[in-house]
Amino acid sequence: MPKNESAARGARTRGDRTRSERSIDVHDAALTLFAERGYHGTSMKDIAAALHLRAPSLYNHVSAKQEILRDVMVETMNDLLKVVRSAMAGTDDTVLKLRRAAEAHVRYHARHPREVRIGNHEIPALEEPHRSAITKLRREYSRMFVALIERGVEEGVFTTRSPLLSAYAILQMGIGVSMWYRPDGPLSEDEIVFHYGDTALGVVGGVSGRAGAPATEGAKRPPKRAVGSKK
Amino acid sequence: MPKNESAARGARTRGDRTRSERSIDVHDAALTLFAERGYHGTSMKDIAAALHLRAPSLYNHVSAKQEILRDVMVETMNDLLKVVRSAMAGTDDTVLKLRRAAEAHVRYHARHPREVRIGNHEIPALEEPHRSAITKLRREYSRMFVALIERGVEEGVFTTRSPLLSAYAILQMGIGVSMWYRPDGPLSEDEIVFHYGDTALGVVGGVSGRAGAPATEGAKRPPKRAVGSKK
DNA sequence: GTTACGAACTAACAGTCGTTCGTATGGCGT
DNA sequence: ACGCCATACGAACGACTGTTAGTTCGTAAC
Repeated sequence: MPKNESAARGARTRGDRTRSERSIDVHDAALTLFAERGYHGTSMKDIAAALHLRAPSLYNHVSAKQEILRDVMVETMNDLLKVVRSAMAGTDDTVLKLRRAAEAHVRYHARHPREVRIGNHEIPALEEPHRSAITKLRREYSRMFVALIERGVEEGVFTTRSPLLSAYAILQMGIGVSMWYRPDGPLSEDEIVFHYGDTALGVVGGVSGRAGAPATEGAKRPPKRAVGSKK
Repeated sequence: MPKNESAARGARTRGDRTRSERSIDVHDAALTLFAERGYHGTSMKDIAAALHLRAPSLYNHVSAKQEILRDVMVETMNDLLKVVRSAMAGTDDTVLKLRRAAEAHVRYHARHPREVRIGNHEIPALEEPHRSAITKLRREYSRMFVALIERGVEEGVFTTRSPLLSAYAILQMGIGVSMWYRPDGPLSEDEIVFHYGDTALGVVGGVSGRAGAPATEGAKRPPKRAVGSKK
């Protein structure tokens, strides 16, 4: 799961909030398979096989297949919300806020492709009441972008005639990254993040060309050349 | 299926290329269910129930579940390619070509949401060798946009430093439409198409603001007000 | 009125699904 | 050396999967 890359290893003292070490492995294997084949296209036998186990053994670590999906989707959505919110919190300038939000959004999709693919594709596979909870979180997330763009329009720094359409375009841009980005591909994570940070401002029709300094997170600005290799 | 909205009803003279009337119903019911719940999340019993039938009766009209998926995906991708190609063919101006291609792309996704949702989500559910064929068609499709943007950069009418990233952003924009657009929603198809036609030019960094006349297809240009209702 | 046929049905197939149960095993604390 | 306990296992569960076979029904053609 996205959170707790450093911690989350030891400490099983409280058996509820934290997951056991082996349970993390199960979730991780499921994450890969759900992302590749979909929830209904993956069997408990498949997940077990990835860990060199038999299906019944999984039930020593998780209580149900549906629980794995719920954990992944809820935690991912909360994590994404937190990350983008904190990226925006660093400044009061609306243009810069949008740039940083878009960058954080894109970076998250590049770093957690499995989680967001499941989040975007497996909503119908998630049973109630959790599906409604997820849908609400997703509306909250997109609403955050829409509101920010509306503010920019009122301030006169954005010129888009539909903040809603602009927000959706920016969000989709990031989702796309999770579908094709590979760390060993021709484009680096930073190149994509920077380019799409620029593009986001182009989508809302920023003043003239581009504006707003890049975020502090990530590497330094690349030199002003063409990005990535041609083939 | 997307093609033959006028024809395709009668004419069963050749039993191969054309589908029987009832077979079209089965494909249509499956189209809705596959789009809503996914291929593996839909059973033949579900499809039959939508037609007030029992599962075995479906085999009077289709030969297998997998065949339905194959038909949908192959025909949709070919149709999309054809539509966008012909939209681009009307002009030699690169800027206008991109605007028309983007508009056609978006319009298709607004008009055929079920087909393209399946096309984008169910690739892993499609068995070989058809999956490879689809993947090839999809590469051809995106390659078309990339090449067009590269040409614009060479001509100096686009300023993007990565035609690949710009193309993906534009394509994703359209895919997004298929996920949220509803004909009875606050935004009309034409409003979305026009706005995203503009946005596409913003993504590639067109000369200053916006350029290129809108496509001839669809309704007249709307007056220059804010688009859609606020809530 | 008989034949022919498309299309629907029930019954049944072999296989897989997620999950439960009872048991075996192996390492660790005492 | 003992027992504990987490963990893995095989067997089995009822439900469901896609699909086939055999049969019945209603209608149209002759």
